[in-house]
Amino acid sequence: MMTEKKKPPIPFFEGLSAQQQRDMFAVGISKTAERGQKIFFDGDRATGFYIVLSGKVKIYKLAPEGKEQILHVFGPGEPFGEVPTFANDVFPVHAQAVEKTNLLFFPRESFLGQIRQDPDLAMGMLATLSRRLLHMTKLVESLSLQNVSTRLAAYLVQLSEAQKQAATVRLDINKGQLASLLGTVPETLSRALNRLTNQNLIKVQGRQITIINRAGLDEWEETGL
Amino acid sequence: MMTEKKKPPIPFFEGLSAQQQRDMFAVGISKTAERGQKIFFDGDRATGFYIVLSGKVKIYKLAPEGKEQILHVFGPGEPFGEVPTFANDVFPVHAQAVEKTNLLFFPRESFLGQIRQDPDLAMGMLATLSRRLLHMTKLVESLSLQNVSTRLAAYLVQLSEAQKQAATVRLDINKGQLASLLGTVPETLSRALNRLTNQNLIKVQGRQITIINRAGLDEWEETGL
DNA sequence: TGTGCGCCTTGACTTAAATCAAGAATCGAA
DNA sequence: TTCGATTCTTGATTTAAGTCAAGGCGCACA
Repeated sequence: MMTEKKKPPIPFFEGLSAQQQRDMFAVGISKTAERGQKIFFDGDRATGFYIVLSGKVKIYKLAPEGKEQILHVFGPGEPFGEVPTFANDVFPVHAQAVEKTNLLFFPRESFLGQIRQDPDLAMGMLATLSRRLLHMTKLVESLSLQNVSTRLAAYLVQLSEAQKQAATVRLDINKGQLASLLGTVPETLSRALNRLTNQNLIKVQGRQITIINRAGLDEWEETGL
Repeated sequence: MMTEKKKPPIPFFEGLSAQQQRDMFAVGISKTAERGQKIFFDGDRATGFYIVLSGKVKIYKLAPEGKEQILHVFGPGEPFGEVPTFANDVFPVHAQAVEKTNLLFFPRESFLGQIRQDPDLAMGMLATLSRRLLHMTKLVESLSLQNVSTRLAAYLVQLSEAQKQAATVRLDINKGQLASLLGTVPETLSRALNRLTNQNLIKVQGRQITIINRAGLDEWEETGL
């Protein structure tokens, strides 16, 4: 029986016709990475890029002393590694599977061929890169201009929004990882959660976080206090 | 006499034929901004993007209390504002002329038309956005993983590299602005310069900085001490 | 040749967050 | 169900960097 892999929607390919998408998938090479397995290393030459079919991949930098800063966690449908692939450069980050992950690998050359034939493909990619860039802009803003509690509040609001405004959200990564994503350490995150809890803005039960006072969180976001 | 404006090479338009480039310039609208003049504000709807012909433009975010974080300083030949223009969004940042600046403005619609006809133009944009993204990635990295002296050392090394490995580099922005670009305040930058000076790594004379011990600077970059 | 104004530096102090160290809670597997 | 290992929390301490306040330097311009 030919069981087809479920294909998550791939924003990268949004706006492409069904035929174009089939063409793209045709040049992709299926790969698998186990939990904890490195997909590429900071400094590796980029011979192509990846799209996550299932599982999760974290993209991170390593400081000399070993502390890591997670830049992204990519899930199904999300591409990574396109940037250095395009610029014909080396990967500027590490990539590691957070759990068992299925990937599609697009070798640089075959992809370039596709793009030349197909301007719309390039358009879709441009949209994706734009969105990514916007995201980085916001990350820089929050890292440099806001304190940890503010960043946390913003993260929770955004998470709630992503989950259809649910008052109770569930972290999809553990708190240590969340700390790294917010550019801090677990201890500090723990204290930030306390601060918001003490102000009756949220309630924390493990990975489950209930937003008690959404307006109050927004306030934090804006004023930084 | 028809004095032609000097046209800096525009990476964006690299790979276009002379005719294509003329077409592009034809749809560009010439604008001027005086020193200190705002070009657009965070939140403005993006109706098009700009290319710097001469002068300098800083792109920055503002914290609620007024502190600014500079994201980029763009000089001749560099485009800015394409991202939200492309995503049909609002500008996520402020743009201000650091000095008297000549600009070319490309309205969204006319540019989109060009792009559709011209895959190479799209390729150029992809490369530009990729580079931008790389830059932002590095900015995030340095903001979150490194102390001010380390960021400063990295900046100086990079600047020296940009100026053909010159041992003596000249800051093209004042120290207050540099502080903001490095995600700090003038006082802290001043002290960071002292630290590097005391270790005999650099010599500072106003905006002129001489790199005495390049290897030592690299060391700082890597070890963060 | 002042003098007024940015720009920069310095010192004293405060503060947010990192680090260090110890324990609790949670979870999974034998 | 108990052991072991992560993961998380808490308290004490240190540290980098921000803030506040004052003064100096350089320079354009009258």
